[in-house]
Amino acid sequence: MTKDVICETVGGDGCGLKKVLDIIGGKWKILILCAMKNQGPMRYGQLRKTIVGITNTMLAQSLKEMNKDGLVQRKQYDEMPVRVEYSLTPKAESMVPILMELKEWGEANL
Amino acid sequence: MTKDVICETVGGDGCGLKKVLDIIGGKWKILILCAMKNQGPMRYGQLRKTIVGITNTMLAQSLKEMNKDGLVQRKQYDEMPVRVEYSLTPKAESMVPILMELKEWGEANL
DNA sequence: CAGCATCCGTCACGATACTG
DNA sequence: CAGTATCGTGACGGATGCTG
Repeated sequence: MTKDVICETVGGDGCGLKKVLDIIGGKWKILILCAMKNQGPMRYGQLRKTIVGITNTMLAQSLKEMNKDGLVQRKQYDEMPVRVEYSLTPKAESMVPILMELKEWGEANL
Repeated sequence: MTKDVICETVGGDGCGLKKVLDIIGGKWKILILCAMKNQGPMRYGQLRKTIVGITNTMLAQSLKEMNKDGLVQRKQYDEMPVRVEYSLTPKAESMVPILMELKEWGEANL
């Protein structure tokens, strides 16, 4: 008997919506998500070139947080020089369709 | 031939997803959305009591912006004392199901 | 009752330089 | 190449008091 509500406890931190907004919020995370969704696994420098305007600080920090949140997987190849590839986890992939809907809603309504 | 992408131009402001996140972003707007979705039209003071922790500044500011963005309708009754009721617009209502999906995703995955 | 004005603190974000 | 370290700034949010 699921009630037709978004947040049962308004203001509570248990709200799933707040959690989601927390992990994809901020200025850059959805852009990183977009980039990797479009282009598949990407290297650090590739991401920096693709996402116009992002700095080392923000890219590194965002990737680290998204990795911790289980959205991004980091794979390091100990070659010379070092190569690191970032890719979306299945969890992140499963969120993308919903974000697509939101995107389409935004384009239709804003 | 819609491509399976979220943002065509990564970093561009034209992205519908960014627009949506802009109008429901911040600390309080989704909570306001939640409150009104759950309880229907609400008065100012009612909102302030329901949304634990919100201040006059933030509530008034958020409502004004959401009204400008077409998410919230303001109806003023010139009684004594003044009574004002806020309600969700059809546009906002149409966004709610998508937010519900995100919420459920968050609860299942976070 | 339903707000607005003002002041202030904090933190996300940015710029720059440097390292394994 | 793939980051870290440090410092600076501005916008967002909070506290308080006042008004139609």
